[in-house]
Amino acid sequence: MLNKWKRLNFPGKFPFLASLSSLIVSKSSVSVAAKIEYEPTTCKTTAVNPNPRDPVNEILLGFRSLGFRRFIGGHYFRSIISMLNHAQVDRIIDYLRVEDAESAVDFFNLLKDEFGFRHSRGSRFLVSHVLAKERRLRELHLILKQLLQDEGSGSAPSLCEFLLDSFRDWDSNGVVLDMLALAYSKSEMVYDALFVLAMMKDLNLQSSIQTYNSLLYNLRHNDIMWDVYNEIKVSGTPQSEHTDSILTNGLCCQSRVQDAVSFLRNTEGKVFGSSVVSFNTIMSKYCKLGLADVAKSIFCLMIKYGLHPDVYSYNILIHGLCVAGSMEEALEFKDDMEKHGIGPDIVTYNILCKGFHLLGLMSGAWKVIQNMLLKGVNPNLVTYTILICGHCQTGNIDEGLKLGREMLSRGFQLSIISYSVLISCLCKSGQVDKGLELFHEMEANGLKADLITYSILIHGLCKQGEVQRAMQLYNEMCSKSISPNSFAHGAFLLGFREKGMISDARMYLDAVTMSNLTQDIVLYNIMIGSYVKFDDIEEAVRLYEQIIRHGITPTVVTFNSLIYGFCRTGRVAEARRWMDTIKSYGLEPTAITYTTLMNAYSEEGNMDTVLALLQEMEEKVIRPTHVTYTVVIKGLCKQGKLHESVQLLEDMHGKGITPDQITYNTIIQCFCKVKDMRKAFELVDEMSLHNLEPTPATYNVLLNGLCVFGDLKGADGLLISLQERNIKLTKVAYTTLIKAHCVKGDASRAGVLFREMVEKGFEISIRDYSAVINRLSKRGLITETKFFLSMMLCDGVSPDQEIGEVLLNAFHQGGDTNSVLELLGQMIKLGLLGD
DNA sequence: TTAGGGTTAG
Repeated sequence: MLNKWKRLNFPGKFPFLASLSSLIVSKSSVSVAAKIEYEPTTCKTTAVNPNPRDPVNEILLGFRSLGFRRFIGGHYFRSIISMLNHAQVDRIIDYLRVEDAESAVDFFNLLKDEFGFRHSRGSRFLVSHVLAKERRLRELHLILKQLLQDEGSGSAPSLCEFLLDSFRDWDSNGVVLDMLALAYSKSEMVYDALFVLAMMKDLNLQSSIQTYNSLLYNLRHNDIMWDVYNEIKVSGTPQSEHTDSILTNGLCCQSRVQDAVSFLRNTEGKVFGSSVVSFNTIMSKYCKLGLADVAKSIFCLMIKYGLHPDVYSYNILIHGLCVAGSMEEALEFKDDMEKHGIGPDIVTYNILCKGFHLLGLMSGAWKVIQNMLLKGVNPNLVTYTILICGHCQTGNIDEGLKLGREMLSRGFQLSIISYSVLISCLCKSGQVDKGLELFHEMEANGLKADLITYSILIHGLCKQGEVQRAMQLYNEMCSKSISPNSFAHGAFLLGFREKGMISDARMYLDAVTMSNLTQDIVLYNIMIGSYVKFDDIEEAVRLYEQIIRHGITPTVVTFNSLIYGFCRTGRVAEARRWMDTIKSYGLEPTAITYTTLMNAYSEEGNMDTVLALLQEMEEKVIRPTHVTYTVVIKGLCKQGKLHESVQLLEDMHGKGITPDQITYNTIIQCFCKVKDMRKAFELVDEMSLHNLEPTPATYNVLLNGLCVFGDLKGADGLLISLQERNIKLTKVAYTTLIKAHCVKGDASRAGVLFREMVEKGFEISIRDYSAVINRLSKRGLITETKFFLSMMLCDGVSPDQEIGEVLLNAFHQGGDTNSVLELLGQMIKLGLLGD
């Protein structure tokens, strides 16, 4: 069977060496050393060594007179060594091989390691035979591995030919050829390996099961795996304990899990059949397919076969359950393993930790850590990385970075993954430049950025619209031979979208897809989302129709975007119909689909439908997210149904769905509107109890509430206290209070706050001045209006037509003719009275 | 044979 590979895979001429004679390797076991005599060397002599004698003879004489070790340690040897050519080295090694095999190997290594000498095939095989004879297989493998690195793929015919010509009857041929096949296999040159095996078969030489196993493994994605397996059986090579698990793994790789199970059933009773590893492999595959239940039944089957699940079995299953969100069951299995005397290890704890993190339940993750510490298991790099992820996910970047520093202080060398998590956090919070700093720190620490690290940064830059800088990074990545995938392309699409360059985005998409680089649906989804964002629902639908025509399968995200588009443009009924289209593709609407629709209905004031959809989600076991609840709460708030809103907030906590700051801000705003400031502040306290820091928006809502309620003193007091506590505020906090003071006519307090706002470094536009000037002038406060006007001019802001007209009107009404004339002059100068 | 990092939609 294997013979077919000789013919099929090496068509045409083999790259045989033109002349083997240039490599002086004895073809028989008669030693070259026997022929050594004094003769003039063919090697060109140099000025350094005017002695025309053959260096081979010099060296051999040296060995004889001083002994090998003493001679190679001397200066004379080192001066003569650089003159040797391949043929001469071959002769020396062959001589040593006969006299003292150990010296032959030492000499070979000395030349290679200390002098960087690249040995000939002949030398390498000579030493290989020495090592094979002594069963020094590890060293033998190393030599062959290096040989194959030099020779490359497709070299098997030539190397076999050479071996047979030069070493035909040597004792260790079988071992050397077998190791050659193994080296080919491990270097992923499987067809060369198959060629060597075929050659061995011709010569009646038996391959080892290790070589067969390695080949089986490397052919796991391919049906040829079965040819090799049959060959093992036909040749009568005894299988090892790994053989069946490698085959099982192969079947799993080929997505033939059912066949893998049947295969295992058939091997039951065999010496090495049905190993725990094989079962684990199958469980792992089922878990990866999202079928944790099936994995569980395999687990039971394993026990039925009398096998004892090991720590891997449990970890694989617990992982599958965690990913499926079944934390309770996962924890039960953890208890079960303890009961069976298998201690959960660091991997088990990390899996559980990640499981809680996936559900956004970091408190659960912390409990796992406590439990782990109690059991005397210390967190490792992976544990820390999961925790950093957790912090970052809840927006707690500083805590995440603190943990990163803690890792360093505990002597952990941050891995590329840990760095990537931190960089990702920084990018997500808009601190891309800090992310880049960390990236450089990482590289300075000797870690090489990979595709994901680059993708995170490219994405971060694009999201900020910095397409140019992203492109530089992209080029840097490509120059390091890291091939981008569609992720990077997606980032550029987002970058264009961010800058509103929709047609550029489309050109980019067309370029990427038409050059057949990728047909990734995610890219189309981003493009559809971009059209939707700019309210071009028609173009979004056209693109959708195009991908359908091209046979690309949409995802639920495709539909969610379209539904969002219809909702945004007020076409809620059509949006609803698209939900049925989702089902026609065998897809299921997600919480986002529902939330999008619910938000639209809520905006229409149709809370009945909103609540009906919430009910439908429950029936279909589609878990609402905190956003879903926030949408419902917002709708209820708008209708003044405060009690229901508070009730829903409590329901969320009960269901383990953590409200976020927006949820609280929504409901707090609602209480502010009905002037229930006491309840509003109570809710702020409640946020803190749930470890939610109020956001700048929370304070804006509260300040606005106090202002509207007429408690301007209270609002001022709150602002001062926030400033004293160095709490981050936005411009809105200031404009809210400035507005309130203007309305009340307290222009001086408004002025003070305005100065503070400017000094805080917020970007101030002409609209901020005009908001104040409008209000003051409306109240006829001419002096105060003029004060703000001069402030504006001092700040280097020129009036525009709109503000000019407001001022003219105010001065005119106040009978301030001088000011009217002065302003008119100014406006003419500025060209604001052109029309 | 098990654990940690990147995309789209509300």
